[in-house]
Amino acid sequence: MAKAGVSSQLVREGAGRSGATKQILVEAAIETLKAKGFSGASARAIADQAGCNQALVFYHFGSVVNLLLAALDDVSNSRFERYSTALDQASTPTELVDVAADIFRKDLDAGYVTVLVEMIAGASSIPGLGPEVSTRIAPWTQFASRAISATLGDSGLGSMVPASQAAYGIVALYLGLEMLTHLDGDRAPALALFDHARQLAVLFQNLGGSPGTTKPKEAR
Amino acid sequence: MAKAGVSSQLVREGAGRSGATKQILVEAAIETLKAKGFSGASARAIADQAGCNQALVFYHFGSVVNLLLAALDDVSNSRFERYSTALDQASTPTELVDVAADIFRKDLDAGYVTVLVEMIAGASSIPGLGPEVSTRIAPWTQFASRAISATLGDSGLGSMVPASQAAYGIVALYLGLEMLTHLDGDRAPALALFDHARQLAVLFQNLGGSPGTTKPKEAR
DNA sequence: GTCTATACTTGGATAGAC
DNA sequence: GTCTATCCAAGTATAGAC
Repeated sequence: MAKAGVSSQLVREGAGRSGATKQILVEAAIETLKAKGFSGASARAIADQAGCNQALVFYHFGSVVNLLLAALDDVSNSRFERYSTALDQASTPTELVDVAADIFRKDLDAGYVTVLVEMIAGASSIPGLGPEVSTRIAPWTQFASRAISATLGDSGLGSMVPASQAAYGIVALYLGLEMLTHLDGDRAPALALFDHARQLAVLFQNLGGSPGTTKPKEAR
Repeated sequence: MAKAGVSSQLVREGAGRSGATKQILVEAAIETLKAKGFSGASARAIADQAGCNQALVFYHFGSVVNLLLAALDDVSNSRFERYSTALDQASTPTELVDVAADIFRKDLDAGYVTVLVEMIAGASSIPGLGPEVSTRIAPWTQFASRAISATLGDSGLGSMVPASQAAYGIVALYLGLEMLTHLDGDRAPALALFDHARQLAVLFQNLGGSPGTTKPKEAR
């Protein structure tokens, strides 16, 4: 919009100011995916959201799909970072559920998981997109697997259901809850599920789920 | 393609023959949604799949979205019918998991859930589509709720987690597993989860989950 | 790097012949 | 009911001015 004046100089700043059009486009792509879905995320719609020109999408990313993948990368990275620090605070199943519920609620409101869902669903439409998306989803499952192992890997349940497979289910549940929540615009049912999951976690701990390493704090 | 010869007469047959172009278009829409996703399900693509003309989409359904909704209706009805008969065979949690796993595997291979997923994800793109899709998803949750109530509604777990909320989670999991399976083209992880769910169901029954009404057959 | 302009393609939808 | 032909809107992508 406002001309830079500084001729042909790269302006590198962390946030807000112009110059980092690439990042602005990525953020606009995220917003557009959230608001209009995959098939609504055209170069024109994204550029409109970004407040810049449609041609810049192709200049910076080569194609719309590449921009969308960059958006997925951005979301994945930022979420992954956040999750990792949050995980360090959880050592018992109950704490894990608490942390997961807290993260889920914030992600739900922020619409981050919508980006994943739309990209996964949209992958059917474009040849070759599937593997690209799959690669970017993998860290989520791995993270969930680590989290599960860390909190109840040594318990009886952990030996029955391998962490990696439980993680697969958790990620699936995460995606499915996002879909339903987004569809109905009502996050209450999903959040209620986390309340019950917490109750079950408490029950599980009290039943002597993990007697060896960590003493359950919430025991009867 | 081959002209009917019978002038201006409605040919009503259950399957296969021409005349019921509407139904052919519906089935083509389902196939196209499965193969190319929501944003790939254009009037031209569907008509191509149906082997008929693109204008017929608008003649019979008025718009592409209406056809897609008709396709969703078709899938929902046929699945709902199938599930209802299958449910009658299950009275214990273990049997429920068995039935659910069997249904899920067949649906997965047939790609029926893909239609739901694509329509839910695509609902973001088109104003007003969300509620329409939501209405057609509701029976699935209701069905799951009934199934859960019927098998473990009277158990201790049933009193902890209301059936309607558990059903919400099950449907979400169902959708999420479909997404991941479809994305990776590998149904093994999802099927493995059902194996573990069955183990847990057996364990649950043996722990005296539902001692009152139905005697667990698989008890130690 | 960013804009305007434009070429090209695809898709939704309608009109009219058969 | 089905087809051809067509219009129009929207999308991808590129060329070239600034």
